[in-house]
Amino acid sequence: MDAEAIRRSLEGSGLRCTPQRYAVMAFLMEQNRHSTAAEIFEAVNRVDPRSSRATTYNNLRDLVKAGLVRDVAVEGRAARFEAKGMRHHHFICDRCGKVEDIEWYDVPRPASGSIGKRVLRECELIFRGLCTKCAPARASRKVS
Amino acid sequence: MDAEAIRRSLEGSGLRCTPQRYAVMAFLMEQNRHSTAAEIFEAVNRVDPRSSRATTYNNLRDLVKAGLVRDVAVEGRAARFEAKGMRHHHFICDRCGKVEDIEWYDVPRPASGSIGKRVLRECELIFRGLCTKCAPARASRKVS
DNA sequence: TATCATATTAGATATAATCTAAATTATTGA
DNA sequence: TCAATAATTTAGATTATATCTAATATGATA
Repeated sequence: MDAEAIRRSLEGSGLRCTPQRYAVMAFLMEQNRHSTAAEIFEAVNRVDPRSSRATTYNNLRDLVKAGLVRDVAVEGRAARFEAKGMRHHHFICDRCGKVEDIEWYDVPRPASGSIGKRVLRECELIFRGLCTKCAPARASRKVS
Repeated sequence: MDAEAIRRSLEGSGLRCTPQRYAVMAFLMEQNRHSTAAEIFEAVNRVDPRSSRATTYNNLRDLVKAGLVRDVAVEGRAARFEAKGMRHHHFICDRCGKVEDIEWYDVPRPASGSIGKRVLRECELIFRGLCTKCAPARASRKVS
């Protein structure tokens, strides 16, 4: 992962490249996953410098506001965050809550009557079901 | 709204038709909206008998589990609940968090390679942008 | 370097949701 | 009917998630 690229994307969005903010962004870009704030907080604190919980939340909020990170809400669970990269849809596991990417493909727009006077910014597909890990364990009740 | 129909749908799902549970279900069916647990709690308590917060949450969870109600997660806000009726997609307002229905239309499935060994249960479109109320107020920062 | 805006921090607070254990209500079956 | 059992409700405590506060530190710039 190119540290300069991360610095440039932060500064290009008007955000200072502080060690704590860099650590959050680098973690999200390296892990190509969807992590909760708690996971990110723990991860960035495995390396120096230490970052407080408030700073982790502040930085996540700033990164979302700057459009570099996306906040994915999951029913009954903590929000998950991902670096915005290639466009994609989402798969959410009913059983363990894991969020995974599904290759992007265009979706037909709704009839303009359905949209009315709303201002449409984006559209995303959410697929639900059981992830690869949970599918075989279907019968079981507990989440591993 | 037909009280007997509500009773039948509860009992058909193996749930007793208690006054508190009925009140939650009736509220969700009458209001064709997407309400937070707090709103539902307040609404069912405007009529007798009074229901506790825990009961409201318990009943919402049971209704979701029974497939009569849907839990819609919204980034940065409390979950919203809706009675499952006609199939539809969702529009979520970036500014005020309001969830609205968008007329259903079929969505092309992803390439089977993108799904892999996952078990697909359902697929929904999420549209984002500004709702009719918020669109004209775009420049303003505060939520009414 | 002095100034000033931005960022970080620990800990308090707020909000959303669940848990606990006791009491209540409904259902079943003798 | 009535005892036994199961489901439901309850107030209040607790947990989980997220934000706020006010003091301090840091970085940018003139």
